[in-house]
Amino acid sequence: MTASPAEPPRLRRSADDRRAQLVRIGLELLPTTPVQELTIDEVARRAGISRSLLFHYFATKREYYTAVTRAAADLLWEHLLPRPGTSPEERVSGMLDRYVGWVETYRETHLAFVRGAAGGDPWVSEVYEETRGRLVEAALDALGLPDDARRRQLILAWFAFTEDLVGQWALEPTMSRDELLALLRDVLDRLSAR
Amino acid sequence: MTASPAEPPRLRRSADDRRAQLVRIGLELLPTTPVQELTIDEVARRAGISRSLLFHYFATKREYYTAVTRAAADLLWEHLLPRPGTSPEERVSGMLDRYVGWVETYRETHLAFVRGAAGGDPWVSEVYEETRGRLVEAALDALGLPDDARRRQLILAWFAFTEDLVGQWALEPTMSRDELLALLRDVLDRLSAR
DNA sequence: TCGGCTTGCTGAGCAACGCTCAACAAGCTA
DNA sequence: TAGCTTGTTGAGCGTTGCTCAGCAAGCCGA
Repeated sequence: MTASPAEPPRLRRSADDRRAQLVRIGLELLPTTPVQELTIDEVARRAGISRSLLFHYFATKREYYTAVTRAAADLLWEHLLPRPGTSPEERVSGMLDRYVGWVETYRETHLAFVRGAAGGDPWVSEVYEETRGRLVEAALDALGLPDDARRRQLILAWFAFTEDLVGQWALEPTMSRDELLALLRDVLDRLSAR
Repeated sequence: MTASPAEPPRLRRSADDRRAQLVRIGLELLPTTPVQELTIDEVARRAGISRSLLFHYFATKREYYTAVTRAAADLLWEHLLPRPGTSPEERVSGMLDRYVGWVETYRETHLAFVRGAAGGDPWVSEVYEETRGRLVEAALDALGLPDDARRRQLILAWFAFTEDLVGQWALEPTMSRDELLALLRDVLDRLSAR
């Protein structure tokens, strides 16, 4: 009853190739499955390998989905990172604009990332917090403001505000894109001025 | 090697008692364990019953932890709900004040609730969204503002802002309690005026 | 007091999943 | 072609969610 009449010859990949493939599969599954609920079985099946091999590359399931989360975080970070040479003013609005674009394009994946990050698992949360930390620094730098604990808190909270609002807006646009950007920018300016 | 020399006689509880006990145990475990990671084994052990009995009351594990989440949401809602007879002005500040108090007192449990709610599981998210919806209505009512989609989005996003900021503040107070309340109130007023 | 009924409750057991381990084999190198 | 490295597998174990047939606590009518 084996479906494939002629099994394709066993293919040996380099370690790096295999790791990259496994992480890529995890990223593909992200929109439909909360990171922590990825099953080794499913991933291995998609990669066409045995479950055991996955454990050769990632000692535990947690180590695996942390790697997937980190990959998602890196994609976001690279996309938001201001290009060198842009003026401080452009940097903030550019990042904000690119963030909205990111959510518009990868809404489900991004939501899955945020959810996975918010939801419980300390290892995943750490990756997320790390990214938020980097973003705060980039924002403070672009705004030309010193980095104190109070302002840091306010900007982090503003991220939460932004994430939530942009997520809702992408589903049901209650204002124009420009209005949204202006509103977010305005709230940020008022908060960071405090 | 059985610890208890004389097993206590098997005790029969009423269905309601048992359900309540199981939910209570879930709530007690919430601060230390993400809802979805509660194990039937652990809960049953704490209740002194067999795993099977838990499935008699809750058809699936998901049904169980959804009930636990709903119980947590109800506790929060009852605590925040403005007392009848208070003026609209007092209602908003009262709710805000009680919310901060709630986080101060039950920080871990509340964080666990929010995390569980944000994290993936649609059933749990639904309970959370329902509570947020009720809170928006209460807020709009107290503010004396009409209920349109745009404002709704803004207030929901403000909730995200508030949750995040109060959570951070409770860990590391970077301002006085009154300053925090004033800031939150100010942001809310500016947003809802838009 | 006793039989019978309801229903709270249990234990055995299955399937899925995370994870381990000993061993096989692809493919390079001497 | 022999030998070595290492990518890869299959068998199998413990835990956990879930099922099911059946036991027994406690109430009720006679």
